[in-house]
Amino acid sequence: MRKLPRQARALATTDAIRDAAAHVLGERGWQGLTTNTVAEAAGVSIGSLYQYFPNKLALIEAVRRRHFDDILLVLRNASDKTMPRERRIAALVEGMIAIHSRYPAAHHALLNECPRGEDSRRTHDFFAKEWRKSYEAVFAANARRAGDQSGIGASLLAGALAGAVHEAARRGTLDSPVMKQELLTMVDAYLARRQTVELPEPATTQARR
Amino acid sequence: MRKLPRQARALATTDAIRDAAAHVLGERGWQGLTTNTVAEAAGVSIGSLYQYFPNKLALIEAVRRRHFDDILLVLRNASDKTMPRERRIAALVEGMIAIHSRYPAAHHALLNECPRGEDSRRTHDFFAKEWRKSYEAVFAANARRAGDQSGIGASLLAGALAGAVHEAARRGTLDSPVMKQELLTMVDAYLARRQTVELPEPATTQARR
Amino acid sequence: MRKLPRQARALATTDAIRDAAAHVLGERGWQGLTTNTVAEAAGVSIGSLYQYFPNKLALIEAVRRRHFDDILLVLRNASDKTMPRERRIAALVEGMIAIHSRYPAAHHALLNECPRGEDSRRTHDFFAKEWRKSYEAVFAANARRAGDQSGIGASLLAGALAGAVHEAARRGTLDSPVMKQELLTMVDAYLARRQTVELPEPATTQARR
Amino acid sequence: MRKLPRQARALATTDAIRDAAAHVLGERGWQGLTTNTVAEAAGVSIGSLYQYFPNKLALIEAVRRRHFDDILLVLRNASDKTMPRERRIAALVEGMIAIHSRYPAAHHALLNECPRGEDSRRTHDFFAKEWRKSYEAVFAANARRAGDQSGIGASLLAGALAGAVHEAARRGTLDSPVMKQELLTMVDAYLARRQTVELPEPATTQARR
DNA sequence: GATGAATGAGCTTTCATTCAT
DNA sequence: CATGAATGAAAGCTCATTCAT
Repeated sequence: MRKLPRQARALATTDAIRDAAAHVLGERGWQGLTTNTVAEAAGVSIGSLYQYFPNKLALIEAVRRRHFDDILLVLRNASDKTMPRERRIAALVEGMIAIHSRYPAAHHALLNECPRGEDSRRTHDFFAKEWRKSYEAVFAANARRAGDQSGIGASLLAGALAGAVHEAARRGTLDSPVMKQELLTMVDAYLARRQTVELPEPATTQARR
Repeated sequence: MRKLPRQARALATTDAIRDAAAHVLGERGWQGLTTNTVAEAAGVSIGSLYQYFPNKLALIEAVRRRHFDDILLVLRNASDKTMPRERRIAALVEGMIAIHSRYPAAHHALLNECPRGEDSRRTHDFFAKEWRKSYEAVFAANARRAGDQSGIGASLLAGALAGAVHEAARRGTLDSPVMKQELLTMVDAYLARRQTVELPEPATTQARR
Repeated sequence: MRKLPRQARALATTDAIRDAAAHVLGERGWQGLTTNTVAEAAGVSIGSLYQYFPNKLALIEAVRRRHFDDILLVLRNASDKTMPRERRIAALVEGMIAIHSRYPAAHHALLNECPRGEDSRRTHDFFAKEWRKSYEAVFAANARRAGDQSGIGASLLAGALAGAVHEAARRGTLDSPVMKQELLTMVDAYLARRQTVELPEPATTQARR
Repeated sequence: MRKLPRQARALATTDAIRDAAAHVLGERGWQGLTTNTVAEAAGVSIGSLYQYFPNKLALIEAVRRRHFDDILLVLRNASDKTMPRERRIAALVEGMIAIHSRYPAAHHALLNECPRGEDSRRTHDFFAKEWRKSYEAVFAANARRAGDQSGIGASLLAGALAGAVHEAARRGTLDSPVMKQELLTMVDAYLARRQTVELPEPATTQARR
């Protein structure tokens, strides 16, 4: 951030800008997010926007941080050993559903469309590390089989859960109770497996060419 | 396609352009895919590109069609009842890994970043329908529990598998044998579950605000 | 107009752009009028041009409006019954000469070369109606023969006067006193005729083929 | 022309190309006339077109020559002293109407839109001279007043007639008998005037600004 | 602090023209 | 002679960013 807001008025301005950015991102995607659009949606001039955000990437960086915090909170709950296992898994699934219900498109755009600029790397890397650690904690707390040294189990869980939730958000079935049940089933089934599947003899299936 | 290639040399050109588009899409994403970049990567002039592809969208449309064909082929194998169940599941997982090993990031960008133009709707809608049907067939052929009238099980399977594979491609762990094992585990575990999980009493977990 | 100028400096910019457009149109015709040329001639950047004019057509639309206003003013004078007939006819001829002396070729290009965009239709249609009405008023006020229900007399007067003036502008003889005399003669002679000419028996003259 | 057609087949090709150019010019204007469009309309490849016409301008040059011939023929008739005066004037008006009835838009585009390239100057200049001489002959043969040393009378006649005819073509009233009558009236009235009009004392009419 | 006018690199796309086949 | 694939300069237009007011 180029300049720290010192007055309450300025703080309100930066909040308005960040909220407007999240809104525009959700409505129009990264393609349709232009600095002028955001400034207009926030009700400030483009000049004011640039007084607090040095460039376009810094804008979504602020949005990203908010989303990151939300996700980490959910993951923390999902590895909280003071709760029974089912409650933890439910917290994971329900938390993800809740987060993606708010600005479904914005969240999706944030993770999939928006480029990650050089100068915003640190923040992102920090979160990525936290995210990974949290997912590993979730895996460790809930899986019924041996450790996951490579982190592959955690990453699979993260990818599968995110993928299923995003797909559901796309189809508009995210708030269906059946979907919630199936998500719970999938997460629980994967984590509950004591042994991994035996790989059948190499099948000669392959993609074209 | 604006003009059909009639000479061998023109066919080579269109192929080179489509491959270059897939490559650039994978390397730089939709943002970084410019028509000039693609032309340069294909080793042809921008004019040649526009002789066969009416616009930027048509470019990725061609890439999309290729990926779609690949995926449908895999899904067809995965619901082929002449093979034993393990072989089918292995075909699904291995096929997906193979497809995403080629231009890992390209496939992800294709589905998540690229806008879908008016005129490319038909192709995409056709595929979306086929895709859904195929996944439903896969679910029906391999799940050990009752039917999936709403299609939610199939969509969850599709989303979870794609999400996990994409995440692995991002982390570069897609060709790890452990990853393949875990994918098999996840898919098999989800499909093998006879009953769905009981939802614990409403937990009061929620995202901020 | 895409954006209304709010500061004095912006108003000067839009004026400069419109004048430059008229100038370039006169010098190079519609073919040679490029947005960059106009911006350069106006001494502003291409971006500034597009801040006030949404596209190339809007540019000449602004020029057109100015010319239209000028012409309507002249026509109004030419049907002002408080002046004697000679004065009215002189007003018509002198007014047309004055208008076409400013950007001689621009006016011609405006009416003959420039395409008329969808969104500029309304303005043009409005003017076309006014123009027709005004010419009919001029004809009614100055012709020495019966009414012109079909409007053909008025349209002939309009076409002939414009044609002669444009041709003179092209040859550079528009400011010659003889030209003014001849224009007065032509207009007066046509309007003064009490009866129309008898058509001789069908001559068998024809163009080739 | 780059290469002279030596075989009958090649002559047919050049004719087809020129006719196609005239047709496209009439249908789509100079803007819409592209070399590929013309080649396609003529049913030949773009390569063949360029074998006979060195560039785009040479294409319309050929069309222009045809139109020029038509016009000169009409003007020649209009100054043919073996016919009575009314017949000559009728020949002028009827001939002009006939020419402009054929490809009205093409003719208009030819004279007003198409740029005159450096290398096509000679042909055009030759015609312009002939055209002027012919109009002067028409004026001399039909005007009832003293000579027109400056050529201004002839040029006014040319401009006024062309302007009125073009305006009529635009309005679609070119084939109306009333229009023919009015054209005859206008031409005859102008040429019949023995003395020019007296200019009233300078009126203070002026265009805006 | 706030404004919005001004900037210009860079994008997508067209089309006159060349040349290998 | 005929073909059409290939070329690339140049056009219209966008939008992140700066800076005078």
